[in-house]
Amino acid sequence: MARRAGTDRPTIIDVADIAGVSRQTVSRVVSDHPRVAEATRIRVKEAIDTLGYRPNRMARALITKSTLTIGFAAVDMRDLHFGDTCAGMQVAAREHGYYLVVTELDFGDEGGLGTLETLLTLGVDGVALFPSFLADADIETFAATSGCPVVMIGRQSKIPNVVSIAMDEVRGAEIVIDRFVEVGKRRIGVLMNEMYPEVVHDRFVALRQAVEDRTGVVKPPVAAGFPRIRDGRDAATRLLKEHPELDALVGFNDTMAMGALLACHDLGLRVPQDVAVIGYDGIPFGAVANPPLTSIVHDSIGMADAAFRSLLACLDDGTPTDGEVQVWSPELLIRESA
Amino acid sequence: MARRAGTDRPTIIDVADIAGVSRQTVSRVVSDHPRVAEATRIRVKEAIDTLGYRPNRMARALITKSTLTIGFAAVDMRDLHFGDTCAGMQVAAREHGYYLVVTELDFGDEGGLGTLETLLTLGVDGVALFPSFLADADIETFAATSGCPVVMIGRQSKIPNVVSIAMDEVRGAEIVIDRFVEVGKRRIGVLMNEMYPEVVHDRFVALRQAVEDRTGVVKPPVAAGFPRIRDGRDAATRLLKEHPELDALVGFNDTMAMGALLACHDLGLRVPQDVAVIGYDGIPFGAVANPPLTSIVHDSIGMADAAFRSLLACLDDGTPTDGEVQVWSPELLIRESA
DNA sequence: TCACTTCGAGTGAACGTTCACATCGTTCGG
DNA sequence: CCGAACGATGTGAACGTTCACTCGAAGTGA
Repeated sequence: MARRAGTDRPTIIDVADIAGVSRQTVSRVVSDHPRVAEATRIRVKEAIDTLGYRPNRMARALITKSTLTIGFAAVDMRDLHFGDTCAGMQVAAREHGYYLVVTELDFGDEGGLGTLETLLTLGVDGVALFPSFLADADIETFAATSGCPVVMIGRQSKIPNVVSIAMDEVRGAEIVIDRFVEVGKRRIGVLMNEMYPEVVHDRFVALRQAVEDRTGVVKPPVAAGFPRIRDGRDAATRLLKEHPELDALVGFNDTMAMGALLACHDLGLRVPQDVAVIGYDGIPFGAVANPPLTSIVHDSIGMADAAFRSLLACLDDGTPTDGEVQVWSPELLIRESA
Repeated sequence: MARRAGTDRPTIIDVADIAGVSRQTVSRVVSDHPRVAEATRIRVKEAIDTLGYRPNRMARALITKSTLTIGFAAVDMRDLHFGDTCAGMQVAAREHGYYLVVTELDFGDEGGLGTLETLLTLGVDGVALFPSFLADADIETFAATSGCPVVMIGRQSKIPNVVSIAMDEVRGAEIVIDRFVEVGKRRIGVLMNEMYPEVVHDRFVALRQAVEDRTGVVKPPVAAGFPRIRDGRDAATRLLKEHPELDALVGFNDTMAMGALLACHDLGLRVPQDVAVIGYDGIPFGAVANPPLTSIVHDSIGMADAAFRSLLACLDDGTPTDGEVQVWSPELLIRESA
């Protein structure tokens, strides 16, 4: 296969030669070891600069068994929600001298597990993942054989050896339905994501329960689609045509909810007068929607930070992650659509 | 610092012991070398499965000098435009057996160069970058000392050892201004990004030139801000208040243009009747804006694919990238705002 | 039968580090 | 004035692979 272009890099031995010391001394200078004479330190640093020496992480990792990198895997890097989480994790990681290796999970690749495997052979010290289409059972297997701490963000499942960090879906659903009721809407339709059944499950069950508790309706109408504007629009159109009595729509996320906004527009329904709409995630673009979208928000960055800290704690203790579930409470961002 | 948790991983030697062969034979099986007897191959594969053996990339890279990873660096992973590019590159990379290591450039870290350095010590075989706030000169230095191919996406600069892939800004600006003129607007204001002066420069110069060529106005009014909805709104508000005669606004990107939409709304101006608005990037959310946003689009995914291929070509030839500049032609996505 | 090729498999060295230990001088308390 | 402790540096081995060889057995053609 392909080979690296260009000339060979200087090694620690080249530096040692120029500075007239042993490679071990160079190593000590590089890693700020205390017991190096000031004069030697300066001489070595000069040699490093002259040669443009960069330590080889590969070689170091071979011995230390640590690369100071954390793998972050998600199914769709274009997901805005992912962007926030990733940014939050990156900041936390950087703070502690870690780097993030981000990879997109590929469903075709053994249902995503293949990609995770590669992350491991890359030598990450820990893995954070957006479970997406991965089944709990697969994650469990992965965590058991990975030999490194695993943290999962966005699903509320208790899995051995995995720390879960997720939004409190029950609370979120209550907030949504309470808001609908508050603005006088009781005939609620649900737009679900057909892409990730397991993730969706928590949210869906919570919404259905909240609808029942708050309005007495036992099974609210549901339509499913991919979490895209276009599919949200289609699903909402179907739902509104089949159930003209509906006066509120909740979307799996803001993207689908925005599709619902378009569907209402298509059908000549006014939002929120005729149909109220609420989404999840509170993405900034919601503010520009017509009308601006009311949404359930949770602290992505805070959750990412917590995720990294969990990983770090396990790394420091040397203990594996356990099946802890951290639940974060969401809030309602009220704009105009409900 | 932190140490890896869990038990030690099985090595190639463990597999060799179980299968009763030498480590070299195992290595041959792992890398699909032809000269292995079928019976041996099966025996080794079984041993690999039994032990859950995963080859150590670190050790391999130490010898082959190749990690089969490409580094991708950008300043803001939440940028939608980045997401598309990243996804495109990921697909191209995966196709050729490469993995993508994505990192966010941190301005605080030696103006981003520090982050790039880390990418190198991580052992990537090539680097793709969104230049963002990086100066051409810094990129040149980096490319010269990196020892690996470098490709830059999104700026049209000719830099030694770097392949540039960018949109044709001159053509894009012509399309924007032509559209404004076509819908009867000739008093055009420009919303610029103050974050990345060098990137912005091409687009800004092109727009100014196109305005002059098409409308005879020599220096159109300009306001700058960060490429966020909020800042776009502020900048547009300033511009419209200071220059009430304006009847068209072009935003550095869709996000800023959406801010402009909000500003028009704030000031009671109708879009597009009173003020026409055009953005850049053609993000899906533009379709939900009020009114739906007209935008200049370019093929992010195609460009990302081309970027990866450039990298791969250099890797295969062993030749360094040269100062080639690939220019891609944009198109106008007409919705309702202009 | 013999030289020659091909196939399957093994061996020592090397990749660029760090670790554990050794060495050598100097300082210091008693 | 001696032994211990310490400070600065060096040495050999190890990390888990792959590379360049080597080796023996089996097959091939004259």
